Amino acid sequence: MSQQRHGSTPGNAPGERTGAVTAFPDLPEATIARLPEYLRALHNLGEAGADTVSSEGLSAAAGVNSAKLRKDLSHLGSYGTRGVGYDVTLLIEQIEYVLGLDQRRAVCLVGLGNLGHALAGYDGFASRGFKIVALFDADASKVGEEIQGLTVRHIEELGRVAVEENIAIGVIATPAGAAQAVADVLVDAGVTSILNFAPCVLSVPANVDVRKVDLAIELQILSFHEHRKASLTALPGGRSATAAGNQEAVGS
Amino acid sequence: MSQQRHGSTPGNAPGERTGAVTAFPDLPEATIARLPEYLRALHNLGEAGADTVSSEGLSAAAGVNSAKLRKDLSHLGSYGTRGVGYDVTLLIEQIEYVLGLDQRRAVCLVGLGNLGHALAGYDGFASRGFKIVALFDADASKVGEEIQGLTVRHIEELGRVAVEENIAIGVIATPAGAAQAVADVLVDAGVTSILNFAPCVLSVPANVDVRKVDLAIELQILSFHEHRKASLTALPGGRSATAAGNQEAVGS
DNA sequence: CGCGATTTGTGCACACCTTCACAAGCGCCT
DNA sequence: AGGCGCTTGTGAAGGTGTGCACAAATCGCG
Repeated sequence: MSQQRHGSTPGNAPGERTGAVTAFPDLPEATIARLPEYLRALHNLGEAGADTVSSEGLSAAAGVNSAKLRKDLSHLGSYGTRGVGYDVTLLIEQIEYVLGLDQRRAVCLVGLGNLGHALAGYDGFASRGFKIVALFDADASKVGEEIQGLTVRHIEELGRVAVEENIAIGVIATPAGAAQAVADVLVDAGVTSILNFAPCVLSVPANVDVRKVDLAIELQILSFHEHRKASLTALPGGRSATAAGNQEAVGS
Repeated sequence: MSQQRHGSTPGNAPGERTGAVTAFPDLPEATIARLPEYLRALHNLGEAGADTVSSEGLSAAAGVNSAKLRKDLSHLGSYGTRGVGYDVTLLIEQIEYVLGLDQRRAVCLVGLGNLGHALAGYDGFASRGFKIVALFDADASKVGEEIQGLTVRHIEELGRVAVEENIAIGVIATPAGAAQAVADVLVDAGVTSILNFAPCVLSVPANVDVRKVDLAIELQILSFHEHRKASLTALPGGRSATAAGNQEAVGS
């Protein structure tokens, strides 16, 4: 989280999720960030043959506190049965609906260095309803290259293609120096969500959401904890082999 | 964040940072997660020739509120001068010390698929004091391959090498199915920090820190906001082109 | 030497998030 | 039909994080 919060969705017609669209619960950011994790756990459970799952079971699979899980799910409007648990299939549907994963979203990827290549070939995207529909790079030697069935185009085409393909989400995997310019083009082309892997702060209009992932930052946070632990081992005993614990997941 | 918090460092001899080790402020997690961002901004400013910087200037470069920045920095013990600002070089040193970046940390990387390859070649690690010293994979066809001057070894060597090289941080970029087994080996070898790119929850002893990065989750969070925005555009006007805003950075 | 401009450091109030603990609800078994 | 055990949903309390607004401190200039 940085400059500003995600504009607390103002009161927005409650109503049932009868037809198809409209109606939107005002979910806390923290909850949203956990929904994908629940979804993954549910898919695993479903493939393992479970029909229903208790909050205890699901929370264990997702690595969270069970009370937190229940409160999260209660925000999307009770889909559990007391004494029984949650219907796995139903809950998957509900979460996918809330996350908007039922509609396949077009994604474009800009910057095809090491990381860009990896992202282009990443399975996790397609399996969650995302489809990378275009690749761009500024380097002429990369343009024309074929990756995962897509041809890399020159960045000058970005604006036009983004509009044509109705792209809503852009992924920036360029060097820091180029990121802001790319973001500007994306915004002009109507992209309203950006996933930024470049180590820099992007400046965008308020209606555009930016999420930043910086791999080096993650390591630095771990480094801090290493440092802290090292400065502690002098005093107490070493290895305090306790049970399972301390996961720290990424996301606001 | 998931199962458990990072064990609130208990009261731990304050004292000055005179000699070299010992003495550790009890920093809030949220602050720690922002320090690397400040550090990056400071390096940029330093290269641009700035000797000092105000909290206003630095906070803008890091994309945060200036009061938050001051409070964060005050936690590491006043290194600013009222009426002037912060000494860039001094502050860099101080943050690097707190994050433990002054001591080069050995990192190993397990799993050399698309993502693993990208990580092995990622510049951002070396430039922040991390050195990847070993690569491992279970696939015999990958063993022996040379990447960035390192030879990929078979995962069976992981335990031995991790101990020999005194590796403190392990990066897991394997498929989900293999991740837990790899984590177990890492833990046995004395690794106390793990960066997990596999989409699954790891179970580790309480003294081991795990940070998880899941690229698909980031996209799903963006998808939610797309969904929300789409369900809103029906009512108010479109493009509410406000100034710079809404960054959402990753990290607890 | 004193004054004003500037900027840090922080007390305080508020909002968000987490966790416990328990009442309410549901199904099953007798 | 009634009771019992199980599980959800939630009120309330405590903790963490955020941001305003201002006092305290420092520098430069007349």
